[in-house]
Amino acid sequence: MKHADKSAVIASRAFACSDFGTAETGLSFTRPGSGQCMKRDTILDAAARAFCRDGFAGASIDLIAAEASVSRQTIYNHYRDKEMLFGAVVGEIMERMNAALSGILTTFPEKPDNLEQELTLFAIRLGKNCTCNRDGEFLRKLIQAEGERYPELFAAWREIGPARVWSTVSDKLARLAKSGALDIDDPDLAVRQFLALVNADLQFCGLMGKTPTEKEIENAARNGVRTFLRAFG
Amino acid sequence: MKHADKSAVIASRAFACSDFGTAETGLSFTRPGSGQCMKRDTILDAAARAFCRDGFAGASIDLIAAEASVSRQTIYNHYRDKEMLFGAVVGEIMERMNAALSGILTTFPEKPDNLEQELTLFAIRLGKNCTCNRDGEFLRKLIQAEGERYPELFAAWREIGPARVWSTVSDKLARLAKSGALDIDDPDLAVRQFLALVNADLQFCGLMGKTPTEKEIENAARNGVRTFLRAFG
DNA sequence: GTCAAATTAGACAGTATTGTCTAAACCGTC
DNA sequence: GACGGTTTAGACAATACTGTCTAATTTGAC
Repeated sequence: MKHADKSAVIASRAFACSDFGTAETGLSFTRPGSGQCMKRDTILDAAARAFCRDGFAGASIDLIAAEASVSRQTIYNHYRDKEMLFGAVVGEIMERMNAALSGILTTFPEKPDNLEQELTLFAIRLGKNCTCNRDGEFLRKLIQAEGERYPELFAAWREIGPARVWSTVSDKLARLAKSGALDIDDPDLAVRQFLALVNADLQFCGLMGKTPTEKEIENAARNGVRTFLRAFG
Repeated sequence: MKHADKSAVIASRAFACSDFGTAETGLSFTRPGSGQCMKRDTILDAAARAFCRDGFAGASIDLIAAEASVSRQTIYNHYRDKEMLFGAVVGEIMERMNAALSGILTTFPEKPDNLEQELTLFAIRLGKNCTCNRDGEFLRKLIQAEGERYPELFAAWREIGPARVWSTVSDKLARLAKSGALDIDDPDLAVRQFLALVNADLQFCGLMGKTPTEKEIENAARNGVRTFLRAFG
C-alpha cells in the first residue's frame, strides 16, 4: 500500500477505533463489557507515552509492550501494525481533547456580570484541561513532529478541534461586542489574539523547557485577559 | 559513555564545531581555505533537512549521505557519529539564529517617529528572519521533539537566544514607557505579550499546517502591533 | 468444571541501521 | 609527475526492530 493511501486509512479509522472490530477488519477484539477492555486502554496509554517521548520512528513496539505489561503479540492482535496503533492513539487523544473542548466552550461567558473574572476563569479552564495537560502536550508534540507525514490524520481534527474553538469563541466575542461589553472590529482576529495572550506565559514556560504549574496557568490567564481587555474592553 | 554525559559533551561541542579539529578530537578536518569546506556545509544542510523532517531517530545516515551527494564514510570522518552530527547541526543553526537575532534586536525603535510603523517593521523582520524561516522551524521542531532527550544541548541556547531577546526588548520597552511613548507596568510581561500578539496569526498558520507567506507575516505583524498599542499605547 | 477466546513467551525471517574497515580513486600542491 | 590527505564504494559485523507463527497458558462466561 502506498504511504499516502495508508495515511488516509489510518485517518479514517482514527476516530472509529474505539468501537469493536468484526470480520470486516479481520481483527479480534474484546467484547464490550469484558474486563479485558482494560488491556486496550493500558496499551494505548503506554503507546501514547512512548510516541510522545520518542516519536513515531523512535518508539518501539517491544518497549511499549513492556511498559504496558503486555506481550508484544497482544498489541499486534489489537492493532494490526505500528501505524494502526499510532492512529488509534492519536484518535483517542483527539476524541478526549474534543470532548474537553466541547465542555469548556459552553462555559464562555454569555451575559457576564464581571467580564474580566469570567474570561479569566474560562482561560484557566482552557489552560488546565487542554493546553497544558498531557493530551495537549501530546498533540502539540505529535502534530509538529508527524503532522507532515500523516496529513489526513490531523486534518480532520483541525476542523472539529481548533477551528471549532475559533469559530465558536469568535461568535461569542461578536455577541459581546454587539452588546457593548467589548469593542471589537474583527472577531476572528480577536479570538486568535485572545488565545495568544492567554497562552503567552505558557509558551514562555514551554520554551524554557518546563511545564507550567497550576499557579502559573492561573497567572497566565489573568495577565492575558487583563491585556485583552485593555485593548478591547 | 552514559547518555547524560554524552549529551553534555555534545552540548559543549555544539558551539565549537565550526572550528577545525586537531589531534585532540582525533578527527581529520578539512583545512580552512580549502574549497572542500563546502562538503561540511553540504552535509550539515542535508542533515538539518533530514533531522527536521524525520527526527533524530527517524533520520538515517545513509539517506543524509545520499541527499548530500557524499559517501557515508565522509560523514563519519567529519562527525564521529550520529549524535555528534546532530549536535553540530543544532549548534550551527543556533549560531545562525543568534546572529540573525542580534542584528534584528539593534533595529528596535529607540526614539520612534511613528511608533506603530516602526514596531510593525521590527515585528516583520523578526517573523521573516527568525520565526518563520527554515532555521526557526528547525529549532521549534527539534526543541519540542528532542529537547527533553538533550537538555544541555538547548539550555545554553535559551540563555543567548530567547532569554536575550526578552531582556533586551524588555529594556527597550521600559525606556519607551519612561519616555511616555507607552504605558507599561511590567515590561517583562509586555515583551511576552508583544511577541505573542505578533505571532498569533503565525501560530494560527502553523496549527493549520502551512507556513505563512510573506504577506501573511506582514499582516500578522500589523495586527499584533495594532492590538499591542491599543493595550499599551 | 468446561470451553472458547484471549494472552503469553519465544522462536523466527526479513529488513534496516550504525559504525568500522579496506582498497581504490581522486584532488590540490609542490 | 609524485605525494599527502580526502573521498568513495562496498563489504562487513553487530544490533535493533517489525511482523508472523506456534504452542502453551490463562481468563472469563456459562
